[in-house]
Amino acid sequence: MLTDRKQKILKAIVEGYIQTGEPVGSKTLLSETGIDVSPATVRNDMADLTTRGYLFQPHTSAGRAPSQKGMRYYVDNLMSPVTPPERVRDYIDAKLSAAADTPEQLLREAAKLLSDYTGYAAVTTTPPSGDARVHRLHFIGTGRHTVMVVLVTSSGMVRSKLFRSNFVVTNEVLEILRETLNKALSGVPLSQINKPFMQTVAASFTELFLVIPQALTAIMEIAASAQVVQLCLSGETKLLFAPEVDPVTSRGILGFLSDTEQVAKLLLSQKSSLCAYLGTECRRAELLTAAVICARYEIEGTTAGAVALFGPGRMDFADAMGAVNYISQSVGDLLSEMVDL
Amino acid sequence: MLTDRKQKILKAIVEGYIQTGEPVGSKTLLSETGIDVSPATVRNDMADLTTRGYLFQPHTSAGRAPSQKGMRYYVDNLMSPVTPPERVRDYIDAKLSAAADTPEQLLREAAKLLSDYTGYAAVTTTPPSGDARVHRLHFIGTGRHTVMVVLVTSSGMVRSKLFRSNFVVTNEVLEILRETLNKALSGVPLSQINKPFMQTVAASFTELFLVIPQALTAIMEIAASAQVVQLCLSGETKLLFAPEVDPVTSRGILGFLSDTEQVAKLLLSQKSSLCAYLGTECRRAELLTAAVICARYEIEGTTAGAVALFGPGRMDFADAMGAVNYISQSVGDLLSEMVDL
DNA sequence: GTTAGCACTCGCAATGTTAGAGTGCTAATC
DNA sequence: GATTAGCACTCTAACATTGCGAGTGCTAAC
Repeated sequence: MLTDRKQKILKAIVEGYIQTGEPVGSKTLLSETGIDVSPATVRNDMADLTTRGYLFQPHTSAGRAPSQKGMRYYVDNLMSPVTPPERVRDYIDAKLSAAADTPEQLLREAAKLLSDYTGYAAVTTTPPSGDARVHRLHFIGTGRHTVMVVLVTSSGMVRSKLFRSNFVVTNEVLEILRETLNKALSGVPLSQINKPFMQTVAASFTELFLVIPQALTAIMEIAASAQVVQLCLSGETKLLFAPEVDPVTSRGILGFLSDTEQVAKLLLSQKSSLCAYLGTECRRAELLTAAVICARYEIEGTTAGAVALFGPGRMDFADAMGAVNYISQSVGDLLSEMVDL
Repeated sequence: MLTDRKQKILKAIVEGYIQTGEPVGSKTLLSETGIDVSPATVRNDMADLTTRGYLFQPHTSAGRAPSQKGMRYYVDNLMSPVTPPERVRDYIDAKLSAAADTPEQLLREAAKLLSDYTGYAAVTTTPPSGDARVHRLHFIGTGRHTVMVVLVTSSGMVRSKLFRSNFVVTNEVLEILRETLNKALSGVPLSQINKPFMQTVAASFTELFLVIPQALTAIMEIAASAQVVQLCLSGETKLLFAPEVDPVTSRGILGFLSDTEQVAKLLLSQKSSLCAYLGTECRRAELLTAAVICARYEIEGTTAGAVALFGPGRMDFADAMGAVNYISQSVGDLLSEMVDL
């Protein structure tokens, strides 16, 4: 479709634009690449690339900048992700292993590492819960009137919450809670733990009617939170201070990121293991001038959560995609080792 | 010190400036207030206020804007906090009571409410742990190789963390952990739970040497986290979209807020129950053009954590201080009710 | 197909101009 | 002595003008 030289020119323009943020002219292009033709030839090719929609001119006397289509072509055909150098990989591996107590903790660390390495905002999500069920409920007295309930799901996820009881919590109360509620709820899918269901449960335990409502409410809340993917954000404010990120873009990204649900939806809608969304491809007004790189990590071969990077439209895709890819793989590997119940 | 009329003029200028963000001239001042003198008189007074440092002129042909000293005078002498209207108070009370399961949850809700009401970034801190001690440790098996440890402190705080064990976790293991570690650590001040101390503890439990290190590390981490005040932030991104907040200020605030320790230090350094920091008064370069309103809440009569609001230097101090004050009082009341062990 | 040459376009920055808001000062007035 | 009217003055923001330079497209030659 594109001749060899035109590809080279497009590549040079994209990389120049990524570096400087300015449209690239025919002369500067030649001085910074090994292409050995005259400026006029380059101009002819650039004119052609422009009419075909890969480039655009902000105005007549400016150089050319890649359009979204040009960027897309570059990402798809002219570059490949660059895996971080060995010492970075070693550092990442060490930090991730050290954080591999909990999936949540691991994912938080992964987001932090990704953001620190790239300088942009990183997001990781916990694996979607799928059709997890209640495995076991634990109850701990943490005060005279407070109880901690711990939910362990069939997928090994652990969630806890405190609730208050109207009367003093004794060991017997805890024992009864444990016994009755495990009997009633073990094996029940999380998705089924809603208000109507819980009301029928409550109806069958008249003896403890003074604690049961609070306990059931708490369980309902943690079941709900265990079903929703959790987001770990890191480095959002870096965007505001990075000179290569224009204020509109960073505001847009920060605005977008503050809506958790929307972010989760975007990241988990993607099938392929590693991909980049450019500008309008996200179909979100806030991200028109931004770029998102997203990779799904796999737990034991099955697609699970996502690792993503939010940055300016002109970020260094080779490095960024390499980093996202490497971290998502590592996260997947570590989580696979962690599976255990 | 200042004549009645000069106070009125200063007040009018401050309020005008808060509203519009523009320096106020002598004419506009007269048309928007009930002061019944000629512009020339106002100008004389303004000139005097300027030489005394309460006002300043950005340039010769501009009106006057309050200097930091002027703002300080306004806050100290010319206005008083305005408690939110009844329906807002009712709404806040309802939301806060509903969240009063855990101090953390309550404080998160408080930050959210404060930010939603004012439109700026709100921060709350948990109460400093003081000289809390280990009250009790609980251990729950949450997987074949994972254990959850729950620390209840003498002040009633609850912290939990998961850790991994190299071999299968049985009920006997949990029982031994519970018994031995409670014996060893109950009553020990959190501040004492550091590496050297834990190593001496570890040395005395040779029988469980395969789990103990992980357990002790986990306990060390939650003890550390229980000693540090936790911050709840809310509405940071609102600053970026509020037209009355200039970008420099919002960037500064966001940058400042991303350093947790520094924020905690600032908020907890303050003694008086309600106060405002203007510009340089925070002694932080990032906050030069910002204003911070901070109130300490009290638990059973003792100063504890803080509720704070970060906004532009020209925010509406009457409303903002009223809101911070009301919420900090409510939080204190609810937390006082919650004390219980 | 490639190149040299040249006229042309257009944004940007520097400069000039103007209108208006707001001031400070002085002298008159209350 | 405080207040006021009047007036000349200052300074910015907004707009128009200009020149420069980067970069182009086109044409004719290679």
